[in-house]
Amino acid sequence: MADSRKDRKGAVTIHDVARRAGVSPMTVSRVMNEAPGVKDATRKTVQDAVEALGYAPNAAARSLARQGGGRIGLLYSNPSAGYLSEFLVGALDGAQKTGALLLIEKCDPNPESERAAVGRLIAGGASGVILPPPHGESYAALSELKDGEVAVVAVAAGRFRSDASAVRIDDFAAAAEMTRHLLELGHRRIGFIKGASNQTASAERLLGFETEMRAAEPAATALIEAGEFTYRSGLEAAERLLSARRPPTAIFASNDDMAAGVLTAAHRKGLDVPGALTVVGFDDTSIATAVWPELTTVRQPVAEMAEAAVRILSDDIRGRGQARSDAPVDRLVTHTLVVRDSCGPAPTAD
Amino acid sequence: MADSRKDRKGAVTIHDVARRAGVSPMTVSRVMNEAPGVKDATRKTVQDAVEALGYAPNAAARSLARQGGGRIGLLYSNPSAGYLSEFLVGALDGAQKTGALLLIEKCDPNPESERAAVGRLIAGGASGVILPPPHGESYAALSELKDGEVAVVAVAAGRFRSDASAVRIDDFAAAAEMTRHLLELGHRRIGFIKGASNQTASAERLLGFETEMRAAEPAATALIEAGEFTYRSGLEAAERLLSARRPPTAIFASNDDMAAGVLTAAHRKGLDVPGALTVVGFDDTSIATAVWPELTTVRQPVAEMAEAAVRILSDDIRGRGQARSDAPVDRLVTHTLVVRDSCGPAPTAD
DNA sequence: GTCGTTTCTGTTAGCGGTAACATCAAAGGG
DNA sequence: CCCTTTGATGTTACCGCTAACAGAAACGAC
Repeated sequence: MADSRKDRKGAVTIHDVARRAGVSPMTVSRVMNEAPGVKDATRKTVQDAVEALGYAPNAAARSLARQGGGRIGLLYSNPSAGYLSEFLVGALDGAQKTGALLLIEKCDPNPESERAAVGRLIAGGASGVILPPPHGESYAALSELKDGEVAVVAVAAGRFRSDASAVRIDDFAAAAEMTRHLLELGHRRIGFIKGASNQTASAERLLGFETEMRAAEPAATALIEAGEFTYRSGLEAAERLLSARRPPTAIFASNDDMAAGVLTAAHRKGLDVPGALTVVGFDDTSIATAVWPELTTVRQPVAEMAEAAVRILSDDIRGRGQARSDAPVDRLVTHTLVVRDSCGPAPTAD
Repeated sequence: MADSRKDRKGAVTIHDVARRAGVSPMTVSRVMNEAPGVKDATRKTVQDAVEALGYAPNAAARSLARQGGGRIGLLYSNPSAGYLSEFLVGALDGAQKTGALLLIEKCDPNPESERAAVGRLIAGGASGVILPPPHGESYAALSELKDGEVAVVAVAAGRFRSDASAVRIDDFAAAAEMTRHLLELGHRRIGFIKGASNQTASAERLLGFETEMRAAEPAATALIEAGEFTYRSGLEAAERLLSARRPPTAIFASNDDMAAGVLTAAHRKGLDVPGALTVVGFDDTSIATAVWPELTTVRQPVAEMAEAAVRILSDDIRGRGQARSDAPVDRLVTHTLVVRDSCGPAPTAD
């Protein structure tokens, strides 16, 4: 019973593991970092010891020993509600696992502010920076970062660019998939609300929608309105759409905030959702389940993406010196169509 | 010319500062930590050097040297959208400054899950845990934590309890203030939507509202409905309120999500906000500005509160051993009434 | 003037890891 | 059979900072 006694300080160190496994701390370190040159048998022994003791490397010590081996900056402004929290959770998780230190810095979505924030990040010693939307496509941020010789990962940017790594979903395919879903429900007049024009993801989503609509059989009609990714722009676009002579039976908004706006517009008009109007969003942010009825939407694994971004940078930073990692990574992660209560079959009354 | 040479690694260390100030690193450390026993003149010299070099302590090293100077756990479930991100940002900031390590752990808002999550936190070596709402009032979490001899800070719990420190605003006063604002706008029939009954903050807010209403001059009528802090419950409560024979001219929802629901209900009824109905919320989460019109609400400095929570724990953990800190802290932070577009004078038509 | 005291400042050691090099055994090569 | 070569591990030193203690002035008091 006096076995797994680790009492007070939850501090299981690498030495404890080493002792139990009968190896040196260095070997344990190697195993933890998946370094090559450890015999399989030894690796196994160590892993067992790690598990038995519930060892988790001390991020602070690791970061210290690795010589600033990873200070990763994270620029954020005010992406649609709930996005950031999930993003942070993922990033934090990744940071913990890779032993990187996260520096987070807020900025407004304008070049001036971005430049300043990037400056602070660099001053803080960041050797890599993560750019969640919409900064991943900001020239100001990108160029400033390039000057600083800092590795960059853009998250959820619609298209891949050669000067930064990317973690994203296939916006085109996702939008197409959603459109197909609507078509399968029988909708033939479908409204689409575009996203902000400064993000390539908007264009990709529109393209996915249009492509699928054109391929629809029997033919379907697309009604396209502009939007800005905000609740209000969604509401207004929906009002335009719904006051048309022949309004759509379904509206596909390029993000959840706008879809929430559509919901409000529908309610205002006394339209039942999903009875009289189907509404779908994109992103699966928390507003998707905060509103009623809950939104059918496309889920981006935000946390996972953030974690991936941290990993990419962490690896890149560590690998520095050898193969000057000139080749940016383009990691595509899988999205999911989440069907909730806001969509239904097209009303039969034609 | 070989002067301010700090080149490549943006790494200004405590030694650099020490050299420039002509003192030992230890003295610099003391200055940075506001430790007593440093001559004013010396302190000044050091501070100048710090400024000149742009020195910022290395969090990793600090945390390491302080001996696990703090592994702080953070339990989160799914508080209303946007709350968590702001909270995390604050907590992260605090962690950075105090050199604490943040362990975050997700759970569902039920005893089972809370207990498990707390367990993981303790296993991870947390010596203090932060409980954002609604966990700050969960018996399961609190008792589990107590058994583990872990310091606890409950954030935004409505009332202070003797077994945990607290960081919160004065919900009573804030609600009273908001009510006064509505009264001053001339409203005399005011609807109030209560928050979830498992949080004492709900009761405090109600109390603040009622107290002020009773004191109103000329007399005012309060119409109170139950709510659950969710969008949907707000929408439903508002529908009950607005379909009354004599509906209120203003509705005060206990949080922003519910206020957003009220907005939808109003739109659905064709009521202009704020022309025909004034709607106000509470918390100033991101949904407050995502909807339209933007909500008048009470701002809680969430980030600041999270940072304070980290600080309290960090101090407590460091101070361990000497004065066994048996006395929990009760830190009240100041809220602000944020007036936006969703409120206006009472309609004159009586 | 000598000896506490008090007040400031410097030294030493070590937090938990890891880079870089040293070591040592087994494997080939001539 | 000796000498590389290779692969698997152990050693040493140090990352940047801070406890804990040691030392050095400054100041009275006797």
